[in-house]
Amino acid sequence: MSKRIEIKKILTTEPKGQTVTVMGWIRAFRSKRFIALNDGTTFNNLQVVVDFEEYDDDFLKKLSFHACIKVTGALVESQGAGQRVEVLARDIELLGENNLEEYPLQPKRQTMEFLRSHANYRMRTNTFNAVFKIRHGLAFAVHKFYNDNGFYYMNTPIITGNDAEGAGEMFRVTTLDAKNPPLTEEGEVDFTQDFFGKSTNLTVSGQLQGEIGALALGKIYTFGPTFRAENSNTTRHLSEFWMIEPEVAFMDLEGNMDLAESFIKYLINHAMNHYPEELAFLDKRIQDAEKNMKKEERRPMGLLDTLRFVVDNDFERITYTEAVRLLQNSKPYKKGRFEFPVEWGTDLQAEHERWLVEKKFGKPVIVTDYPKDFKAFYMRLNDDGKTVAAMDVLFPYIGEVIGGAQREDRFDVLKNRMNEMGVDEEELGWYLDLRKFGGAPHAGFGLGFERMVQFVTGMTNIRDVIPFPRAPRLADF
RNA sequence: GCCUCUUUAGCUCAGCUGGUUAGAGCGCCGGACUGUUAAUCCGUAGGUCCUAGGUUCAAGUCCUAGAAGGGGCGCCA
Repeated sequence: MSKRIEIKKILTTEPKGQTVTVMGWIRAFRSKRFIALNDGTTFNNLQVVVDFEEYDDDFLKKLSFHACIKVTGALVESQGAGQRVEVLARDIELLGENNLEEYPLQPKRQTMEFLRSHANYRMRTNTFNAVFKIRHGLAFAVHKFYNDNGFYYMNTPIITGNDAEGAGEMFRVTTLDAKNPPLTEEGEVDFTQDFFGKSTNLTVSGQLQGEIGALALGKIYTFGPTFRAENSNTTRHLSEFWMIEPEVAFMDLEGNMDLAESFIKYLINHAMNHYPEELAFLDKRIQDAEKNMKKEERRPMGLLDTLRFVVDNDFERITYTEAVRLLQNSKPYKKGRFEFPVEWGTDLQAEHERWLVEKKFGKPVIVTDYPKDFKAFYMRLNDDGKTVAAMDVLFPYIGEVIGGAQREDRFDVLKNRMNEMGVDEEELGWYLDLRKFGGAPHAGFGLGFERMVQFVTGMTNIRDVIPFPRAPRLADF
């Protein structure tokens, strides 16, 4: 394997007839003479020219779609118009045959639904190649951004003993016999006999533990898997997803917004700078798909234009109270087009958020200072006693990408809020104690990584931006 | 969880107001051709019309229930 050259490198190498060895998968074999070879390093293919008189027909038949080969030959300038260089094959070795009578993929456009049901093969397509390279790039950029800004990467537990985080339904982690669990005298399942000696779940957020880190290291971020057992059937929810949660001491809501905005812009810039080919491919893919759609169903801007626009413009920042006022003065409100009511004290619905983002401002919007009644117990109570220092970052097409807040750092106020909202004080005693022993003002947020990948790649279904999606009734591979 | 649409060949789909042997393109397989670019040309094979009931002389087509999938909503990231 030592002499193998990556196709990405070969395509930019000066052809002088030098001998090269390449390995890859066949994308097409045309005229019994031309192989389009791809090794995943770029989605441009290398043309391999085969002298078919040198091989018997049985061998040539095995050079089929997605079969894997090793080719040694001379790198020369291409005679054809479609590419700059090509390899004149001197030796072809079949590394892996492909049985096309059973293989589901075909050398043509396939639907996302079909590819989703063959997730073990879909990474071989150009679209998923591009998506997962960009996903990698964004993950790398997350670490680079925080590292370069003095944050420490903190790993919060995936199995937690907290039952009271309130971020959603949880998956139980247990080794007890589901058919015959030990019972207490009251007839309940006796989790004291379980593996951890208590009831445990998969985490729904690393935030609460992240606060511990922030109040010691100053600035931390988490980036790990997160689990929600909600029966959500939408294009933007997963049961298992990755979340980035920075938490910063001595930062207020204003600083939190600044951090969120600069972070998102950094991620998008990184993708545009490092994955221009992939983004251009995805941009064209969306345009092609939209050709058959009605005008009002198409995006107002192409993918690349949208990304540039987000990076070049300040996010709009408004309070919840202002948002309600704007919505009540909006055309759809006055014409009764909204399905849900708009009045101070009820949460904004997707239709309201979309109007703000897509119609009113035409750019990302940060809504702050929501009524305390439908926000989490840990968000800092504002002086008005009615609202909390929360923020939601709303994006076009995908809605909420970030939810965050300045945290309640006053012991008594937090204790009251926990009691008000029925949060178990015993269970989260350690969290409350952070305010008792050297507490500090601090803030943070959670970014849904897949939603970010969705936005940058323009993929319409979140299940297509994670290699093996988990969702209700879906846990293949 | 709610609403809605869909389910016919390996894939994408057609199949009229119910009426002979269910079709097309692509793919596969076989053949021809050979400087191609989603190569081209010819040919063969391939179907539990999602499942179970029902209506009818007759059901891919109509009705009921269920399953799976898409989209929208809610919950949220």
